[in-house]
Amino acid sequence: MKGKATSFDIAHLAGVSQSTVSRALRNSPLVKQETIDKVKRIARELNYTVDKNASSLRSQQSQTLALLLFEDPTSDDSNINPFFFSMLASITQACAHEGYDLLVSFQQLSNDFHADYEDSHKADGIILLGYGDDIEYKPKLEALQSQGTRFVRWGPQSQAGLSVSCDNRQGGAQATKHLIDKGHQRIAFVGDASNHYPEFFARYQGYVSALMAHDLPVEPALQHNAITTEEAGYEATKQLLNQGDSFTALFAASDLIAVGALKAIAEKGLKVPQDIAVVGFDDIPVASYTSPPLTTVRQNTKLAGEVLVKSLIAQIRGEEVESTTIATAIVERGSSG
Amino acid sequence: MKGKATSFDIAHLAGVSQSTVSRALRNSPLVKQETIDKVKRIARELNYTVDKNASSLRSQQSQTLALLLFEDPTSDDSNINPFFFSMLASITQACAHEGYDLLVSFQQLSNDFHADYEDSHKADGIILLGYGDDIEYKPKLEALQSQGTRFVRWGPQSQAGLSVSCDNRQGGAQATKHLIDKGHQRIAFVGDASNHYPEFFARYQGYVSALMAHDLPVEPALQHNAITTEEAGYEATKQLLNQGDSFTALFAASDLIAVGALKAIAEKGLKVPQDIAVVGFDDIPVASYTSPPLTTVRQNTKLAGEVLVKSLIAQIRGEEVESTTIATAIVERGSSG
DNA sequence: CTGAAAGCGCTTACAG
DNA sequence: CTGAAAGCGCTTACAG
Repeated sequence: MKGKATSFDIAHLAGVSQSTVSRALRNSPLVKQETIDKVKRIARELNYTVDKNASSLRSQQSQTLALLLFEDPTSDDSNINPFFFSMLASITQACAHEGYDLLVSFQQLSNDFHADYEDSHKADGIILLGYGDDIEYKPKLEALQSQGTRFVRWGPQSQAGLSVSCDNRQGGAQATKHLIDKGHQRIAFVGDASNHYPEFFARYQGYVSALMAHDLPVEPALQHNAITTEEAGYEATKQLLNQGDSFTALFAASDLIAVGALKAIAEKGLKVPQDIAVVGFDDIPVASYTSPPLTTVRQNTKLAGEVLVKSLIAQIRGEEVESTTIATAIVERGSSG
Repeated sequence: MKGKATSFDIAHLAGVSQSTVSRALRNSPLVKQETIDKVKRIARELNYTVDKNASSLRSQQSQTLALLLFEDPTSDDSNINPFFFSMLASITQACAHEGYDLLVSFQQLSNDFHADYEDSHKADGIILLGYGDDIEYKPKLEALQSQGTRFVRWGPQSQAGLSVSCDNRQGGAQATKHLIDKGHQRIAFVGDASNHYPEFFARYQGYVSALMAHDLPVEPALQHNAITTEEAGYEATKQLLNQGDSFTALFAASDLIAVGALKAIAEKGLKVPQDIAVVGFDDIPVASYTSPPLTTVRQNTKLAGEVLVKSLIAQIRGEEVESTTIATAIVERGSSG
């Protein structure tokens, strides 16, 4: 046998037609068990595997999902938010579990990021992952949707299409309430609080709601914008510390921001948590290793990956699917006292 | 136009044959520039994209690589060595740069890990990434090779097939020499030093060679096995500290092991680097955040990813390819004084 | 339960 | 420079 065996080779050896081989390999109930067994045995002997290009072409489905991971602020590829790696891992696992292959690609929001995995029939659907400017994002999602592309997005339900996200507002409230329970009254918020980044804005809203629920004032001076990088967190915290408004706790909209905040606080000669308590968001691996270890709001990435994949597959199958919100949980470590 | 446009639709609108459309879209020099322009314009208007399944089936190549990431000790998916994420990122980038798509999958070495991305023509070649027991690994690689599967492996050249790795021996020697230069004479090694894990054994050999080059004795009691996890590093270091042999420095065969070692040392009430200096290997993100920050040997993951991808593509093209070894560099931080 | 036939949408000799 | 034709290896109506 030269080259790769085909279903015709098996048919020939099994003494049946090629159509029967195709059915048998897919466990069609139309085929006699005896025939199935014989066909499969021969297939194994020939080291046969179905040609996915042929079967995908014919059946018009690839059993493949594409994960597009985009990040706009950092164009440096090595600087991907570790939170996304954790999502990537759980998405990969979930795909394997559902019998789908996964295509992975990094994109920049500024480009035409949908590539064309779905148009080209290389994938049956697309998972969108990454924090980007919502305003810039919007037209692209709408274009995807109007083209009939099947996709699911990790993020708030503010936009077109199916989405899965954690309950950012709840998480923000949990973090803030945790600090209030520790006796703090003047709590700074470092992170974007605009409609450009709805997930961070929702965390801010949670922060505000917790303050208000405890009759504490919301002071605009204690909120500083920062995109979700260590550098931005460092700079914003430095400014906060230098502007003279006193505060005894800081809620960072992401762990990356929190790590930068820890650095700025240490440089200022202040102690965490004695002088300033810090809480982050995400529970990235590094959060356990900072000094002190970071109290943070955990996003359930394992569940998130599963829900993303299952929602997308349901959508591909034409089922009715709703967007999902996943609960968050606070993880208490040393940085909050 | 209902459904997805095909090359026939374009042919019709452009008033040329479908073959010409196919050539024009691929910038064939056989086609007049004017025709190319017209075809491409119409394709754009129709939102046309080539059906990858059809073109792969016909041309027998998928322009796709598969990355198989396997890890044996930790079956917990969330516990993937962060070093591999960094490799994954650079491989993903390198694929995009070379015009290949990337299929990602986690595997367990204990399973039949080659899946059959290549047999099924879903990928043109496979990248193998992960530390596994070399002895268990060997027959699988040989099987892959005898089937004619095109693959490249991240790891030492000890086995069948093409491989790319960092110079583990050099790295081990650099780490050890660094400690010796700091005045240390009794240096422990935590990590496997057997033929089961050749990369770690090579690091051990580098350690031994550096000691010998400085006329220092190699004491077997100062080497303890540990697989590359934080727990294993913690346990091995605890044993080392409790067995009574004194040492003033510790070289961990990986950063994960080093992180566990830091914990064991702290628990014993000893200070790093004053009482015991520590050096790791990999430069994972966490290494910058431990207390004190970890001195380590950096593997150039950016270059490694590029070389892996380029070597595999060259092999797919039928070119003659050699295995590659990449230089390491020491990154000095607080843990070594 | 099985077979003969059509066709998925391309690429690529072959012919001009 | 272009076209008509074959064929990649499957799945799936259609017919029996």
